[in-house]
Amino acid sequence: MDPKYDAKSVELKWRKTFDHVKFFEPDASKSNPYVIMMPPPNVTGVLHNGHALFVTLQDILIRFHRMKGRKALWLPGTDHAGIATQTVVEREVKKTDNKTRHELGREAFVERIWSWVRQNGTTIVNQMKQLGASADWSRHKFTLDPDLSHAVNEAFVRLWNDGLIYRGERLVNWDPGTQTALSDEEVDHVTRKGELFKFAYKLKNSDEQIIVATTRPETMLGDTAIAINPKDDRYAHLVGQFVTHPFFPERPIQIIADPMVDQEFGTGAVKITPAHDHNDFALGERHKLERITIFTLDAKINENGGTYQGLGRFEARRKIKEDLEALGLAHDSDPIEHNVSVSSRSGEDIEPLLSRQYFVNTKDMAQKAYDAVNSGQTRIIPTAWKKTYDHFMLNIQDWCISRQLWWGHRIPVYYDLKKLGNRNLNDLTDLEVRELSVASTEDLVAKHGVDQYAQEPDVLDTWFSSALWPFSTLGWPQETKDLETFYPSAVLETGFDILFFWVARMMMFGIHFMGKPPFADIYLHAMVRDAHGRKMSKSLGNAIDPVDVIDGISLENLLAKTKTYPVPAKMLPQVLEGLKKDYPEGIPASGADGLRLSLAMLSGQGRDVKLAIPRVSGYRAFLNKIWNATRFALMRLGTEPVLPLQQVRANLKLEDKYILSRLNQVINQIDKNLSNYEFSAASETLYQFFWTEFCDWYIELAKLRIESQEVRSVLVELLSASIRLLHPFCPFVTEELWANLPGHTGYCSFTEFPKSNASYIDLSAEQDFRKLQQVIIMIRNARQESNLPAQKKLPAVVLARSQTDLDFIATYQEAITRLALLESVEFKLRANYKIPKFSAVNSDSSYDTVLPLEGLLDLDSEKQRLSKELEKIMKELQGLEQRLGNPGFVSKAPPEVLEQHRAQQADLSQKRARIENSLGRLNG
RNA sequence: GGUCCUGUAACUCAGUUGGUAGAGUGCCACCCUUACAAGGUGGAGGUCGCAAGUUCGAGUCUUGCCGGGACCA
Repeated sequence: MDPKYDAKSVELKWRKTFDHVKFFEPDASKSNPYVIMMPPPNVTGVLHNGHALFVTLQDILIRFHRMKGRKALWLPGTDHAGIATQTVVEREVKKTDNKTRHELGREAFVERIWSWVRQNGTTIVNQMKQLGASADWSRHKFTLDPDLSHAVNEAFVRLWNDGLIYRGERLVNWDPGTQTALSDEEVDHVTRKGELFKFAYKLKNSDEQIIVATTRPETMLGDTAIAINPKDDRYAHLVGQFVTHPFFPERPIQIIADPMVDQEFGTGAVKITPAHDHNDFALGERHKLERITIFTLDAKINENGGTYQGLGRFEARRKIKEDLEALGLAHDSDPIEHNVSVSSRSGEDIEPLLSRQYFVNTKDMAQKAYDAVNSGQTRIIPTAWKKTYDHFMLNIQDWCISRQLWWGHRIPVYYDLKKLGNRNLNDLTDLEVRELSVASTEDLVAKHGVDQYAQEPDVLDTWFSSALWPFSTLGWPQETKDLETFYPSAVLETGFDILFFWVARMMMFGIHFMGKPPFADIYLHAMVRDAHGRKMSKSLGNAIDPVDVIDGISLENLLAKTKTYPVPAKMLPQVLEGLKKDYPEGIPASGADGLRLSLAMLSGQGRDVKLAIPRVSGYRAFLNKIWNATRFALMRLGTEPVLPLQQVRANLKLEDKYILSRLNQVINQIDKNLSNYEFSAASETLYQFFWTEFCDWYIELAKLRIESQEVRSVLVELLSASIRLLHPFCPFVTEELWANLPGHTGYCSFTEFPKSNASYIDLSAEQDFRKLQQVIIMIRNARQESNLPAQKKLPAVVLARSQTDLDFIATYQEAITRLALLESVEFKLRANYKIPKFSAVNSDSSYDTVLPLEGLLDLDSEKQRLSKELEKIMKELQGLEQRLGNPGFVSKAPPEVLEQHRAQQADLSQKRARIENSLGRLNG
């Protein structure tokens, strides 16, 4: 083994091996399945930190449970990501062929996307493998695979036939950028500074006018009413009257009263545009108002806008304001901060638009999904998210599932052309449409010809197919063995950001189609952010590429790379400075194991994961530590076979008993943590135990008796257990170490997770060991605090206050000499020894350690050191005495707490006496 | 406007039934002690955002305020 752990070569070696390992073998002898459905990433995506985090956490869970003997299935896949992929390829086609998708035609365009997918579709999968994901790659699914597409059609047809899917005219979130309808969940709300513009409508048959306020003056082209609050005295007399539209004088615009209107806002009178605003739409329904659509699909004014036809919406806004000004109708305007709906897809402002779309009626499904969580059938972790889930389910709106895209599952609705005749679909009522449509899993056009049927051109929302993922991947609608065995899964692990998009919908469809919720647990991880908690984004220039953490990157290359990101030129210098400050040495290579361990360590429940490189480096060092500890053992163990621990048990010494006791407690702790999704606590426990207790104390002591059979057995036992405990976090390095460990065969991946053996837990051994540690620490402390040259080997005296303590500590002469870097050490009863004047003395409750330093001790600094120590003790003692002097405390505190306080008080007073004694000696 | 999360050492974070605080990195000092300088040893550093309340006792529970963030309207 190399003296330095080289992640790159180790991971390369084991990555190749893992490619041939079947991580999931259907095994009849093992029941008790443990299933995780991998959230399918975008098929043409590239690994980002979010992926790295979910791969890490899910792989930890899968490996942990696999090692615990569960039948562990991690089913991977990729998602066609309708709108995202289509947009990317659209841009590509524009660049290479200078054509729009419409110019290319649907069939050719879809073929272009497929070739794009074939070209880029394996990147993300390979990157997940590079991270060590032990998924069952033979079961990999793509949402557009024939079997999954069949499942989508089947689900649609069933819902349609049950009347749960309908086609309806609604005001939808129209994205003029991508030119499709979006679901409510794909709309972001941003606060923006704007202008509350006021203008007047003149009353018909009167000189009066009414002033309305709006942030969107251009929509006045579609106004069909003006509303006021019925309680508003200012306008009460106007209700029922009509006003004149300045551009469409013949249009009747009535003043109506509706309690929805906020009297305090603006002028208290609001213009109503039922075709372009959600509130106005609802109000229009109540008052049976006409709905006039004034926008085209690319958000320009349409033929209903008169002379404004053809103008973009923002252009129209300017023009209309000018014209109103010219007509003397414009009034003052106020600056306002208001919320604007923005497409999360294109970034363009959403335009509420009347259109005919397909919807899923989610009312009942949502209620059942709500019940499943509230009855405890499915748990949400961290629990804080349950409220959010509940709120969503109880306030759910019907789900708009049709998208005006070409990439995706085409809606399996066929319109009967014979029945339709020469009528236009868009002129029919929803009911009429249903009468002449058939939903079918069969291609009716292929079967009956283009003269008989036409298929709905729109495709389904990507999340529709994702909602079926927990069972469509297992063969549904067929009643397969897989479906029976692996549904429902143990846990859904994903980011909270897709709680609504995905998790909620899987819950609804899972219960609807399978009769039970798709997972027992839902674990939601937080977002990965940069070291300062900012959202990572390429346009902010602060995105850390996980590949750069794995392979490392120099500062120069990092700066060069960032320059290729779409950072606004104005911000670039500042961004680059920030990088230089954050990564003065670039990012060191931590390997996939290092990245995984860091992500696990940093992911406290419900907290953002701030990827702080200095911390990553610390965890990378841990891998070097475990590497070298193993290397040490290998070098010292020789070729003699190592006896099983059980055989040497009778001869174990204190340090052996101590470390075995601690190990078995740590195993319990980690097992418990991982069972509860406490990734951070689990890895932290292992880190501390292995480094501090095993390496710094046990191995150092073991060096004294490295030839003994007990030490050999204990060393191997500890390494074997530690490697297995670490394995779920760091699969590569642990396989390598496992392969090197004497007497160990097979893959670490398939060994048993360590089991705690309670008979090794020995609290009194731990207590005794702490006494020994304390003595060594006191001597180390005294010599360093006295500023003694480290090379100087000194003699020391350890004083015990009882014969028992003396006998105990005297056993460890060699250990103390070595670990405290002494020349020699003597043990004496306190009563029989006079401490020389020039000595550095430390004391605890059992022992005094004395370094006689005639000629070496600086009296003043030693006095200073002791005074400082004394001060600290006095302060603590004071606090204790205060509490013990409080009658309330003495009478109400539980006896064990009281006892603890008294013991501590006694201890501290003794300590104080000893220090005062030492001070007296130095002064005397 | 509604809901939720969050504020602990210079930085990033632990702190699980309330018993006065820990880690990693950084910093200071010393040490290349034969597994590891990606190491070892010792040390400095915190009125746990602020203010009240409950309690014998609050980082931990309650309320209010201030700061940071998210989601939904």
